[in-house]
Amino acid sequence: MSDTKSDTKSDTQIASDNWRLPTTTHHPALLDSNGSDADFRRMIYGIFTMTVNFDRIRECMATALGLSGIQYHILMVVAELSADLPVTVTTVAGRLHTSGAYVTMETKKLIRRGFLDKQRNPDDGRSVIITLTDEGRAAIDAFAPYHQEINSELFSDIDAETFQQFRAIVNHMSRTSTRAAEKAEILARDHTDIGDKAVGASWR
Amino acid sequence: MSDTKSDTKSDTQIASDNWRLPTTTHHPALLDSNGSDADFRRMIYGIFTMTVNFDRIRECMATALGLSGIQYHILMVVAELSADLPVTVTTVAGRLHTSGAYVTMETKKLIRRGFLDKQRNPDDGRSVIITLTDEGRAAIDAFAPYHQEINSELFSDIDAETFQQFRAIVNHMSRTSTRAAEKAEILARDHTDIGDKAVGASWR
DNA sequence: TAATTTAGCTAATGTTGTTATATAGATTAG
DNA sequence: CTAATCTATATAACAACATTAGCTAAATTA
Repeated sequence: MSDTKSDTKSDTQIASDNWRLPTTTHHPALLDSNGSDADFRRMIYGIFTMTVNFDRIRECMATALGLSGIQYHILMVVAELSADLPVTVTTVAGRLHTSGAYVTMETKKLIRRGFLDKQRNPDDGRSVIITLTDEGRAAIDAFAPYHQEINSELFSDIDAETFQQFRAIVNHMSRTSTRAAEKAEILARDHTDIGDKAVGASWR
Repeated sequence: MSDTKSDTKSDTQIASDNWRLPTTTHHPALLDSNGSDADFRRMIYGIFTMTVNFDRIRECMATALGLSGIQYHILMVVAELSADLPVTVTTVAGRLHTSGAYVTMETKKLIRRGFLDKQRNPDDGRSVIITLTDEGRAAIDAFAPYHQEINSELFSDIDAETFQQFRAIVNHMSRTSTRAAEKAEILARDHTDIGDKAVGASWR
């Protein structure tokens, strides 16, 4: 099997063995000893893997409570913030980077489920304050041990120093990534269809 | 405005001022000086912000090439891997954590678009090798400067040491998060509707 | 008090991704 | 060798997710 593969390989890879993926960064600190960005790209893929797994985990925690991922997320946002400030539909939508309309719909399901409650905001009749019910609190309390167990699995063999490093970098990157995303959105508006232009310029 | 708010606050927050969100970890290295997990939870939210921004950025890069986010991701996976191994539908699906059927559909669009090509695998008639076309390579080349610019925005003020720290942690966490997700999936199957059970036990 | 803005709700719609089913080639048991 | 099983891909039906458009009501501004 391995012989035939190496035989045919040179036949199937037509006229492309000379092409290399362009380097995604020129920043010296990010390149490995060969001057390649392979390590950097592996890291980007590592981040992707992490995000996929974090999503899977959130989905599972939600399932355990009989909720969807977003419903669970909304529940936790309300639980985390409502001690400090009045949590409105807009608050939750901002925190989840989603539309208010969607929060309205999913919140309604959580209310029907008995986990959340809404009351008109006495300070502003337009907005609505979302609160946890006793039942919602009970659900979170009941789930806490599992939540802790999963976090242990994630972070058990991380020491205090590594945690502080990671915290610092995440803190930094959550800011730079917001800037980068804004820049990217401008770029996307200005230079739509770079691919087409390139084709027009070099291949026609 | 501030007076009325503080006046009504005690009225609207019924019977819940004593309840606290349960701690999400007991691991001492993750707790701050007060013994609270506030820093830890902030970090979790920071990771969420990062993932949202990475998604936004990927979406923008895709838009610039006239593609959807997943199409762009498929294009890059093929570009990155096809030098080293024959890239099949299954390869891409595994890498993207999505179904083969979906990869088939989106790949078809990229083929119609002229960026990719498929040829039967001479070593296995069931599978298909996905390759970049010259047009696909040209699009990636044309986009490279923008890609570098965005990465600079993300990582410009990160030095080599910080990068190595981050790389090590991401590497570690992509493995632990895979384990944690698997554990969570078992947990979700075994303990569905913890919320309901808790309610049944303590509130009925 | 008229015009504008903001918050939230509802409905329509679009997007995204999965599951079920089918087909062809590969593998394995007997 | 052949039947049964398994793997890779493709198609289509469908479900889940999430957004936009348009509406009402309340607040803010002129």
